[in-house]
Amino acid sequence: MAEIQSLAKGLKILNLLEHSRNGMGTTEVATQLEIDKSSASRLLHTLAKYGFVEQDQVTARYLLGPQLVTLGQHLLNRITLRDHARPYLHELVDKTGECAHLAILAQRQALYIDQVESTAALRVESEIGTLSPLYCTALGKILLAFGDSRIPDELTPFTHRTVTDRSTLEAQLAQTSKRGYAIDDEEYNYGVRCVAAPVYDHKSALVGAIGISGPAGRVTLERIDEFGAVVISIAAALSARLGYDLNLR
Amino acid sequence: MAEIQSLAKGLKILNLLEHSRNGMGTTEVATQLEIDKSSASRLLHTLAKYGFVEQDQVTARYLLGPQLVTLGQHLLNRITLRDHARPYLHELVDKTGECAHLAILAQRQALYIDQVESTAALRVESEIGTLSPLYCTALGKILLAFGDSRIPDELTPFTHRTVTDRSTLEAQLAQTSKRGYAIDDEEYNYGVRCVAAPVYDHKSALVGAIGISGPAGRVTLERIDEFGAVVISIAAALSARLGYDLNLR
DNA sequence: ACGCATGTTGCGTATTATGCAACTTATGTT
DNA sequence: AACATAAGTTGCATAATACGCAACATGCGT
Repeated sequence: MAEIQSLAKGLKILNLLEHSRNGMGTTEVATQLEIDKSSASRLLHTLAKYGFVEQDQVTARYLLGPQLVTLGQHLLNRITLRDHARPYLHELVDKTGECAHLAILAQRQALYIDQVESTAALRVESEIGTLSPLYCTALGKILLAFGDSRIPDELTPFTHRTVTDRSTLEAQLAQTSKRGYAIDDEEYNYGVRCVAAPVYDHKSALVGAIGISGPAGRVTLERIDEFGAVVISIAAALSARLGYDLNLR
Repeated sequence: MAEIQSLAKGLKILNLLEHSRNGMGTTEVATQLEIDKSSASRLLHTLAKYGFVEQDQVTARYLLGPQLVTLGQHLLNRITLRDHARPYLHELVDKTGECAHLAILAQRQALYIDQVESTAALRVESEIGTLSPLYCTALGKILLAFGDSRIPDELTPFTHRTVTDRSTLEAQLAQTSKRGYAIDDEEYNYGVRCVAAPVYDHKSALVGAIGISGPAGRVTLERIDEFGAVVISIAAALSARLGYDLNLR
């Protein structure tokens, strides 16, 4: 279906602004989108009128607006899985000493919807709200193996360990669903290993994935099975807890 | 300036979806915006393409999409005031036993960017991301009295205590800036009193407001001055903490 | 004060969003 | 099970409107 172009342009502007450190000016936006200054100006004004962007009082550059916080937070509040999962994330941190994460499938990617940091680890930038690829993260592989199993066409490498071969990945996914947990062995970030397991609702339908992630030095390959067992048991406990009252998808 | 209408329609759809419990269908959206089904269909597809809305797999109804979480969270992470303020919000809760909130000025409204709940109070729905009016909330009155002092044209009442008279409000604001803290005496929600104080950066420019809110039974008018003093002292401590390294607006 | 860069407004044109109607798909009813 | 009703999508001609150009306005640095 043909997209509404002026709406699409507006949405593209929002995505542009996400990646700019200190906001953008009209001309800068126009250049990036390859449109005229005047169009950029009018689009920005419309976005501003509805609170999706905001002009910095001092620099007059456009920044993402409060309406996005409002809508984003509103959506997070809807996702009751998150509320249920919180204590289990803490339990994961207690038992493993590593950071714990919760993700669901969204837009054919892994959407991180909550995290609990380990006390040991140095402060990590919040990952909540981040979309990550399915094929090279532990949480993502869970969502692929147990849920929507269509492997993306492009397997872009992030490290030299990223699996870019389709059949290798398929084998990994088969292994994952067999043993019940997934591994990311420095396939997305160097020096970081992750272990994840599936979370089910009462109908045994996949709703998300939880897991841990930590430095390769601590999360060694020898101890992977051990970590896997912990993650699986807690994921199972959470699934049981969700029982019959989960109203997520 | 004339707004880009098709962009505006798309943004309006996002706002509509915020207030729907279980998503909306194409026809429903079309009715609300008074446009044709076909237009609604095309707009929704465009929003979906960029992840701003998502179709429920089961019901096929449209919901707010993950991109909003991504962008909203991204914006929250930028706001360093929030990081600095967190311990002070906890301190407020410890000292008063009531819920603590942090807000900044956005879109001529009070944008709640963080909260810490009191252990005493029953679980309150998260207010983070909420936009509230300036003229009838304690945090808002602070932003009015110490920051942008233009009083809105319309003073819509929320309770019978809401101040709808312009000059009365002006007097209250004068009193507020004189004594250093603001009160919301059941002016926004029945049974809820709030007390708030201003947060400044190193240039003595207002950056936000923090305060507490609790049931009128506990936050009595006799103890208001006492609460005010606590809130002021913590707001001052936070302002001092912000010192010379705040990079917010 | 001057020049340069950025941002906004007016206007004619061409693109494109729109509404209608026909068609397709899903849902629920007797 | 067949029908009726509702919801959603597509094709198309028309009307609306978004667009780019150019002129104007504003702000910044030298």
